[in-house]
Amino acid sequence: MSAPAARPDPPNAAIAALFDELADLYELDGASIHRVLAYRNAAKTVREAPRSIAALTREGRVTSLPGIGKTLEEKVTALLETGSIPAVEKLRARFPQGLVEMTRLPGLGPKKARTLFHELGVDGLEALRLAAEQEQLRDVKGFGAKFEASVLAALDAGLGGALAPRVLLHKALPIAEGIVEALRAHPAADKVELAGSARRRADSCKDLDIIATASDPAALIAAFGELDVIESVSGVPGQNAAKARTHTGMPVDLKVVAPDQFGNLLQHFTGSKLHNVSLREAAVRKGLHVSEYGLLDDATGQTHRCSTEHEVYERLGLPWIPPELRENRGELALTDAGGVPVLIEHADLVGDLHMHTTASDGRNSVEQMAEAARARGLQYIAITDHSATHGFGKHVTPDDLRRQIERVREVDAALEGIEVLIGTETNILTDGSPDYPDELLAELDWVMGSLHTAFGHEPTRRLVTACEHPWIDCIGHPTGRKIESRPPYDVDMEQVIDTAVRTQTMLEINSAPDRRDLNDIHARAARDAGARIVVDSDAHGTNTLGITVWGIATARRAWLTKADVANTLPWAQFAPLRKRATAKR
DNA sequence: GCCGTTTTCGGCCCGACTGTTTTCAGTCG
Repeated sequence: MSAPAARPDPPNAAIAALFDELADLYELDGASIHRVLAYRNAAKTVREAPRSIAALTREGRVTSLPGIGKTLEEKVTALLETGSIPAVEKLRARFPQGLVEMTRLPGLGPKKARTLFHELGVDGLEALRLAAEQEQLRDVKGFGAKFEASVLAALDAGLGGALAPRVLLHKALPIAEGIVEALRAHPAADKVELAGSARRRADSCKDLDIIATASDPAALIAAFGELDVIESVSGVPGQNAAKARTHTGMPVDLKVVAPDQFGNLLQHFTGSKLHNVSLREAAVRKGLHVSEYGLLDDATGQTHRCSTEHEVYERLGLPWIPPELRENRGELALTDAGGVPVLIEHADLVGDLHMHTTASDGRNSVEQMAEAARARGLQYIAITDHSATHGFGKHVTPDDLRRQIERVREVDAALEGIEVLIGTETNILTDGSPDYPDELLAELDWVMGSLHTAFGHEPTRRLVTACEHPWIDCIGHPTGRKIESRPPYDVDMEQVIDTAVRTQTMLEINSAPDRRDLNDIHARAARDAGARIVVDSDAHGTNTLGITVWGIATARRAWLTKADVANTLPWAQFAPLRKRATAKR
């Protein structure tokens, strides 16, 4: 028997996709919903794992992850050894891909898709449309004319296949806060709070949820519908609630509730779903049943309503948990308030070590950036223009950079109240080296190294090599992901983090609202491994220096405290932490 | 399929809405 051919490890995202597909296929197959959920749960665990699942499996440690047991371990092992999972192949042969697409239509789930496939041979969206138009669906038991109409309406609306678009947090949050502010100003309003993924500061939001109490609910709901940002609104029959849509197409739900249930509703609609599921499972073990309406106590048969969210958690024996942590990533193991991390605040940042000027692709001069940063209360900034091989914008040649060193030194000398440092964002070439000579990098105060080209070309090795470089102080936007538009490079972050720790290379949380890179998972893993983290704006103009709020949001979702982020330190304490300050010359 | 202050089996969150039905299954959040 010949030795098996070397096979590259499947990335975690690929394994997660297979588990999700298995969940879909088993659901079509009529498997127990608990088994299906086990696969979905495992897919999420794999997708969020900061370590390589393939490596963990080879080390025999993959079952230490929550939701991964013997059976799933075997499936990953089969994938590593043969390149495929037998169960996936078998089920794919039985259920056409079109059935999964059908289940994305509203009101059409796996059970109905399976029935239509078996009864009518409907195997996808095209066959479904034909059968609906020919009024064949109503002949199947459990289906009727209304179902046919809703299927056709959904297909005509272009649904099916595509997932609903999610709006990036920096677009969603201002809309949400504007609505909340306007409602609070209304005389009928009492409490108004944002809930949902926007309150948790997630990367993106599907919709907005707002919970309120009011002396006159109907008046508040009417005022909601009249807001300028609202395009259309519909009431929810029998409830003090409204469903609306903004002019940008974002759904907004407003619920006006009794004051003594405000805490329950706010907690429920803040989520996340997985946080709530775990919370309720833990509650059941204590004889309590949590819903949006209150806490039912088995012992007394009474339902306790909570006017505050703090009371909900308190009755469950938990400290209040900051919304950013409510992702079922260990927050329910926090037993008392002392264990809850004091999360970093935006005001804690005193330095910004990544920004651009007109020397490369920025819109403002060094002076303008420095003055704007000082006005924002920053104590130090690094000017880090793109380098010579960036590939677009101006090419900052070594001579250009030498002139920029002089320019920045002049501005620094002229400006009181802020330290202006000269740096660069050097491009990491395909061999892992920076694109400026070492002597030039040595003259700078600070060097970011980032990938901007050839993303598919060995990103892990290049980032590891960059960390080993004596003059690269920090890796910029380490995974290259663009939220909702570009997946991360196929990079083994565990290796990069380990190398960063060993070489004292810092890792950036880039605050660009479509990056937020490191993400919350990786930033937490980096901190836990002992890496130094900086939160930077990557501003390309004075007007975007403040986007560090999004980087801070990610840092908070990563459980980071002020002490975990290096540029909360004054320059005198930050400077010695740079690799160049400690490297043997 | 996972998991254990109910531990190796028997559970595994909560509620609302819809359409098709005479009491409920499926879907959704």
